[in-house]
Amino acid sequence: MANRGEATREKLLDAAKELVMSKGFSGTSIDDVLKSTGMTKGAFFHHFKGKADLARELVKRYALGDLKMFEEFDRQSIEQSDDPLEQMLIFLKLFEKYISNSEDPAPGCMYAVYTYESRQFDPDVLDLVSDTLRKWTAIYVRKFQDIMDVYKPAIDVTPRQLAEMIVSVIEGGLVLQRAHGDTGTTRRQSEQFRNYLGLLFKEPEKRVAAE
Amino acid sequence: MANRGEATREKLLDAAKELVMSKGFSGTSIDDVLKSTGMTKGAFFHHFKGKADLARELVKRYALGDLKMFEEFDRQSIEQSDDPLEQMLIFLKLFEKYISNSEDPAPGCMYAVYTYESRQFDPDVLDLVSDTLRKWTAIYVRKFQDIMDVYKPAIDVTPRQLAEMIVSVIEGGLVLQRAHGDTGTTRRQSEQFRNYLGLLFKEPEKRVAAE
DNA sequence: CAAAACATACCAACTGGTCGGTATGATAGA
DNA sequence: TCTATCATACCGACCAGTTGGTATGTTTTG
Repeated sequence: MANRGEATREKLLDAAKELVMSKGFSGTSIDDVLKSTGMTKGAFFHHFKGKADLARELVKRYALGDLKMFEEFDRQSIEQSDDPLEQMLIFLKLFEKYISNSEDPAPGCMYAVYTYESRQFDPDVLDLVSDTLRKWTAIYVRKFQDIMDVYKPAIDVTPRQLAEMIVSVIEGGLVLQRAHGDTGTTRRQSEQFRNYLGLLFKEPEKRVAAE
Repeated sequence: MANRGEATREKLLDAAKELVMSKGFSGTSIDDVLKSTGMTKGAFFHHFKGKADLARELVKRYALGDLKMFEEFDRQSIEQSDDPLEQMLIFLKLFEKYISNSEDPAPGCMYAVYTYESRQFDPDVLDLVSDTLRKWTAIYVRKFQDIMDVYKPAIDVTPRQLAEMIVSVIEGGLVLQRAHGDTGTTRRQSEQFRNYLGLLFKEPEKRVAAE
């Protein structure tokens, strides 16, 4: 079994993720992770160079899973409509469904954990967080650009502004969701953002390209 | 000098706030606070029962300052306009000005720190956070109710939804602001929310009360 | 067998917290 | 006014437990 080690590594990362999400990174000791997995120090330090390395691998894996989910929602939205605005709305609805039905009542965002304990992490790990969030924003920028190639917004907004807002709205929703233990908060924020989009791109008067 | 002790206490809380904001609560040791203030263990434990007590006093003070700022902005907005919608817009602009000119490039929110390290705190401290956020929301609810007593929204929204959104938008903005070290992020989120309000309450057709 | 995968024992530094003591000043009685 | 009494504010050595990390194994797998 070539992947026995890999399985152990995954088990450690899974446990670490859960602990870090509920106690923070500094609040989570290596012993905590070991206790919850039944592993020992030897196993841990075989797979990770140290706690800083765990932090790095943790966000890396989180970002990967994140992107995977995104791509799945994106695929489904494109499948269900040809219109870029409708695609965006479908995308958001898929996200809302996901975040509401989450088994975890207070899912939260790993990036937020890292930014609120920033002095605990190596600069390159923080850059990784910032870059990942930027990547997310960039993807949304393209999507809103596609929308604005067809729809004229009711007021003057840029694709970047809207892209930044959807990321921000979700982050904020997750904070409140955790604070109140209310599983619907993030969904409601996404709904409001859809409302905003609805008002912005109300008129179906398609803008024909000048060329 | 009756307030000699009070000054020390404030110094400890100031230092603790700064450290907790950049390293998290678990990441901040009592020794850290003492090192940064030049105080000793004796001083600390004279003023606080323990670290949990520090946590409690820290949010209490934060919430107080928070509310004070709010009331000041509220006062100014009422002073500058009689219209509830305009008041809200002025209020948001004041907040934007404040958060952009903040001396701290990554201000962040104490409540978010606590919610993302929730397992580190006593339940009553977490309740304090939740209640404070709820109080904020309730204040906004009243404000939006005042607006909707006069303006008819373009689509069906409740004051509560809008109130929750402004809190969430700000929280999310602060997360991104910290993550990227970009002082303008939160301001831009507030601006977008003003855009949303502008579209929602576009038509000045005042709704006359039935009575 | 060699390498990977894990276990165990251990360490120095740090953790929150305790405790006996001191410096300072207010109060009040003689 | 001198002094005994008392409370606040603070000091710093010390403690038991925990921290991240290492050194040295033993087991498992290809």
